[in-house]
Amino acid sequence: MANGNGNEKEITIYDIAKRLKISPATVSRALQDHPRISAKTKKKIFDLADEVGYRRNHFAGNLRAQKTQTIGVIVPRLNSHFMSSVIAGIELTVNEHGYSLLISQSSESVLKEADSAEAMFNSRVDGLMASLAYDTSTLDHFDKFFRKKTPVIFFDRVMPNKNATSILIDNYRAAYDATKHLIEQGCKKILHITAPQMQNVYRDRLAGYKSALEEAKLKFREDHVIITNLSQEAGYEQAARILKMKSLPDGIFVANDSCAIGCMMGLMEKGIRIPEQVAFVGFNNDPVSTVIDPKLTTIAYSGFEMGEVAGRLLVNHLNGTLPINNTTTIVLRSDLIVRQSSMKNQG
Amino acid sequence: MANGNGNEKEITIYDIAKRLKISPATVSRALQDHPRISAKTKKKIFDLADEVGYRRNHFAGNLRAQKTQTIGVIVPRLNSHFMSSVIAGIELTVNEHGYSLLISQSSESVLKEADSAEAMFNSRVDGLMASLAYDTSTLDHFDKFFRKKTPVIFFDRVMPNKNATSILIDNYRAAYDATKHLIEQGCKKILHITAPQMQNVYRDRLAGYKSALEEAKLKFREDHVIITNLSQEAGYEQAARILKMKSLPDGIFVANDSCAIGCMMGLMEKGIRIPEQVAFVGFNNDPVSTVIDPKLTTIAYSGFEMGEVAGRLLVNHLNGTLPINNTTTIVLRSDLIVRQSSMKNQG
DNA sequence: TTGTACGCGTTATCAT
DNA sequence: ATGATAACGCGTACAA
Repeated sequence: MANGNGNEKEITIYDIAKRLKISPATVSRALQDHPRISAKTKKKIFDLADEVGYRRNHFAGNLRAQKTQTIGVIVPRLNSHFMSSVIAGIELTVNEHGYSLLISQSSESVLKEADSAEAMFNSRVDGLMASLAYDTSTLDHFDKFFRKKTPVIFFDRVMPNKNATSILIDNYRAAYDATKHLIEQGCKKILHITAPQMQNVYRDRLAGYKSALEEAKLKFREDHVIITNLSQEAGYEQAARILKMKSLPDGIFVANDSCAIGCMMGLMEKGIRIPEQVAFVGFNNDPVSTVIDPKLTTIAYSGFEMGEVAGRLLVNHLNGTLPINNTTTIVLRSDLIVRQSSMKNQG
Repeated sequence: MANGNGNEKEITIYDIAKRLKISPATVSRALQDHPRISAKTKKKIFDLADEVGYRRNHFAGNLRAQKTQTIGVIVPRLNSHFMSSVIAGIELTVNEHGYSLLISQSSESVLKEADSAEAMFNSRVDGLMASLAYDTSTLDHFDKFFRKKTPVIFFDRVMPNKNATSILIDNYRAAYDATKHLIEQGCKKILHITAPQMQNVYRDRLAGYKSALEEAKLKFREDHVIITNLSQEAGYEQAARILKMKSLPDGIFVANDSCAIGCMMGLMEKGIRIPEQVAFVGFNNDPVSTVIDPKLTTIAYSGFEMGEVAGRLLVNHLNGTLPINNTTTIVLRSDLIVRQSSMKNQG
């Protein structure tokens, strides 16, 4: 008996038309504020629609229009401050233009990413935004979208390609600044903890790190680069490994804040003093970076802004304002935020 | 020219029917694995469907079925660890049953909550889940759903009602345990920092706090209860106010972790020693509770589990497995996790 | 300014 | 086991 179905019948434009003894077409046009409908007819229609609680059936409309008014978003994971911010930015922007969001996470796996892409394709999203998983090495699973000329936008973790616009920050520069800052604090042996080198963001950060070292005539060493999954736990575990090194590093540049914090905690538990013995710089300006003591120096960039930019861009593609084949790369700003964890001088 | 529309035409069951010289009805049935279609016809149909890249048009199907296969979720805010976990749990569960999620946040405002509810109603979600904003005091804005017999489930921040199932933890008990723990550590003057008392969770936590005090013959005082928005900043600001009290409290029970942490940081900056001078207990077991030094004692409960339970329940309502009028209240478990911030004895 | 009539893609009913 | 057809609700080209 009582299943999930409603009991009150839905009102359609036919019902309204019948009650007003006019045609459904007129009702449809009035509801869209079509110019060629007389003001009084419109008023009659709007009033009755209100009264009987008419609501448009998006499905019928979308079926007709061959559009879904839905945008797909695929992210590596939802539960980071950065990603929530991006999504908030996207949501705000696209909602203003009548789009809804279909969100899914790849959990850093290219397989799930492909699955999600497939699912989104099948739900016929009007556009797609994605930030790539650690192990994504080709964009083949997005080919369907490209072929169908469905606009796609990559953000943060991107990959060079002709088919989609990319939005990111200058990771090379940011990493260079971060490393240089450590050098200026007097660090001579600087480690870099990062993720597998599949993604631009981690490759560029490594490159920036190398470049700062070279500039300071510090020799780059492969065994100073540690590859992890950048989780807080991973950072904690690496601390143990670092403590076993013959000589301790005096600076560590970590490719994200939570991992940096895990590592700091691991070292501090064993009595290492930060920053006096080991100075730290992280990446992302996650809120926890101010909770840890000493507060973490980091690279700040706005996820919210990135989401807004991505949203606006996609909406413009969907509008027709921005031709779909007009793809480009957009670089947003990022800043080094200096906090105690890296200030050797004052401690 | 190049707008958002695809260029390859979509394949429909008509196309398949035509190419196979059979009727669309047969194709439709085969695709649904209808028993009365011969195995070889099915095979032919599946093969061709694969070959030409047929994909079902959900909109047409939904229009026909008068269902959307979509579930709405309204939360106060997305960017907390707890809420991300709940959503992850919901998503996982309902996706298995073919439902998508429409997510929106109220930003702790009943107005936006009502707007979101309206929007979800208009997108005809098959079911709704919500956790209420700070200032929500009636469920009037959900009446449309109740009247239409669309299943609704409230979680965590709920409100007694006959129309929807509620899922929550025993906040009274948890708060009682938290406060009692502080008392056992020797605290005599215990503050409670919480949110406006509109929501069950905060009322119950206050009640549990009172009850533990009474049991220990500690007098409850109105001015020991501080109402804030529970943000980290609010906690930080309250630290300043607390420092101005004639006599410092020796224990503080805060209704969430981020606020507790803000307050701890504010006090520690001014040289207060935690837990020796002031012991702390928070709520939620947010990851930051282990980053702060000393680590924060807190109440742990699983957002993921809550999401799973809510998802399963809603799916059952939609199945028809669980009658829609069969509403109830489900209480999940929570635990006190003791960490340094509250351990007066050992420090 | 308004009405007629058809199509969007699917599925359920009734027939064969 | 399969086919013909109506219906879901809306928007629009074409008429009037």
